[in-house]
Amino acid sequence: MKKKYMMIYEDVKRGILDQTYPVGAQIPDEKTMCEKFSCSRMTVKKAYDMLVMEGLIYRKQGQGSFVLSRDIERPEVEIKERELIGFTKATSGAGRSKVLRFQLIFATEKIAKALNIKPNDPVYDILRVRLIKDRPYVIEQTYMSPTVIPGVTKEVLEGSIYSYIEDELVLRIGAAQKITSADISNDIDHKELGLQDIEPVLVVEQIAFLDNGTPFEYSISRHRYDLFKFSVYSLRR
Amino acid sequence: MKKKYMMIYEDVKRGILDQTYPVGAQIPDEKTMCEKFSCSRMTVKKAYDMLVMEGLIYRKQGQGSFVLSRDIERPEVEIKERELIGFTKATSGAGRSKVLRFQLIFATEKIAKALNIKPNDPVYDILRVRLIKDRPYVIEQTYMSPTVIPGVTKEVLEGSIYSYIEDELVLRIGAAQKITSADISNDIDHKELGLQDIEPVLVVEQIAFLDNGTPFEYSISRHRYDLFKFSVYSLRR
DNA sequence: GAGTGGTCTAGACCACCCC
DNA sequence: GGGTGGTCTAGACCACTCC
Repeated sequence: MKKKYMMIYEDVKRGILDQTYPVGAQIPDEKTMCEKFSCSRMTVKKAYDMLVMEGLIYRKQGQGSFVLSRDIERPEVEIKERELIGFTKATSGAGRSKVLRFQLIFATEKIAKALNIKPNDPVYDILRVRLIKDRPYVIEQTYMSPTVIPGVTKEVLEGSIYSYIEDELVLRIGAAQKITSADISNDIDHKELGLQDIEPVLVVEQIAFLDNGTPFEYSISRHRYDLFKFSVYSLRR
Repeated sequence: MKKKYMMIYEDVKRGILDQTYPVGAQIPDEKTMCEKFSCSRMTVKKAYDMLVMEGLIYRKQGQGSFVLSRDIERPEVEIKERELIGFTKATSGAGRSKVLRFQLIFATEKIAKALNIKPNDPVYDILRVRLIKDRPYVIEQTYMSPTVIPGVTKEVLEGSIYSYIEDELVLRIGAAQKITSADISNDIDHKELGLQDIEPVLVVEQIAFLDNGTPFEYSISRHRYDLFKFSVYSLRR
């Protein structure tokens, strides 16, 4: 049995995307939806609150729920920051990876802290370039603990680590902290991403967690500045 | 009367911040909290779910709710992307603004689309440099409709637009879409932010909305690459 | 006053985890 | 089996907006 709130969420989302509810339109009030889906108000509210979090609608006491506009122009590769997905999914499977380095090292203080392990514990040290249609887009330094994620091979790294973790190891990925900044490109960026001296990179530092709270990946990604943008929707309070 | 879920949320958050619940610790289960606050499970769940969204705890069916670690090093000025605040608050009030340009222009197609007005409608064209301790940090181009936000003056711009909107006009700010990217610094960046040729900027393009869904501000901010970082917490699905 | 959403209750049943 | 969280109900009362 499918979750009711998910059915309501999907029903309304579909209506927004296919313009059944155009921008600015009022969507059905809670009571009406309760009848349509024969459920209680709390269930409708849960579904609607998910749409609020996503920035698709806003709600106002005494007035109703309305479709929000979304208008900033879209870049070539857009990452929705609150959607946690691996590179392979972000690029709709059109991407592949070139492994530049794959070895075991002793964890530094910083890596150990990020992965919640001891300094000098073994960690995978992985450096990959991600390609879309054979054009380099991202250079990604990854550290993972072999205790948490065993059996990583070069073949796994050339595909999707996230698929390996979820499908092969049957672990569930839960969440991630990301910090975004800009940086001057270095020699490796010039060589691997084909950038000029004055062209910068967009840097994302990330710690990803399994759904049991264990950090499993600490990574630093350097993106071509002209091809990547990150979008996020913020709510006041 | 204060909202119950907010009291529970604040109680647990305080406990996490003051280490009453250290990283990895289990926080009280829902039933226990129901008794402590004499409320129903739904109310505790709402409070706990807010903590999940913030990345402070994770919860697992059959096990419990646990404090998450948060470990990436903090930059000089960190903006939590999901917290929608103006520059003045982000810098703890230590900032001020220098107004480089303040005039009315006809809205371009792009501005009109962002602000949901007609092309050639009048809009404020505002260019400001934000300073902290007299050091320039950000250069910000802002467009707003005088129909939505009337009475803006140079004095308002030197302080906080957001305070003016909320305190003077008594409008409520609801949400914002932001898109983050990196860019090569241009002549204005060099002059106003004191950057060298090869030093990039971190660009944030934003549309901010009032709580009735009206877009009131379209802005493009160019931040010094070495002083700003943006953090975000993402949940899978 | 009618209609809307916000909060809250006091239960229920189920899925999952660990013992 | 006992403890946990996830979903859901069928109400209730309140706050806000518009007429």
